[in-house]
Amino acid sequence: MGFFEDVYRVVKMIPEGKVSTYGQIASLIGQPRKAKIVGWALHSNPYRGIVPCHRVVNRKGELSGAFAFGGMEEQRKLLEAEGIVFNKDGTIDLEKYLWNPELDNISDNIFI
DNA sequence: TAGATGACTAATA
DNA sequence: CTATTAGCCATCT
Repeated sequence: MGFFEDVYRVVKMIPEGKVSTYGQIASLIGQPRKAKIVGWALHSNPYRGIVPCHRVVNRKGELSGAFAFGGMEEQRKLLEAEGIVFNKDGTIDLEKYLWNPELDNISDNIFI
């Protein structure tokens, strides 16, 4: 069981219409220092179609420039299709769309 | 083995 | 709000 597995597990739990950040995912796993490694996990082994990478954004609420499965436009369409509204700058309001794991009782489900 | 890189974040100015 | 600096750690060369 590796760090990557945990990352994918958490990302797959993100509900539609919500987004999460790398730091948040890392924190959920229990290792907030590895925010960057979360990015590596998604970049290195994206499990296309299985892990909703498009719901993971940085702390600015903007998508990372290196979106690797279809391009940023495809990602924006996916998020918009889920009800997320983009700002003029291409960012999203984390205050509004940030996923709150506490509501999903995730703490008990991470280590399945 | 060592140094550089990166889908990051927090602190500081 | 933005720009810069430092810390971080798995992976790459």
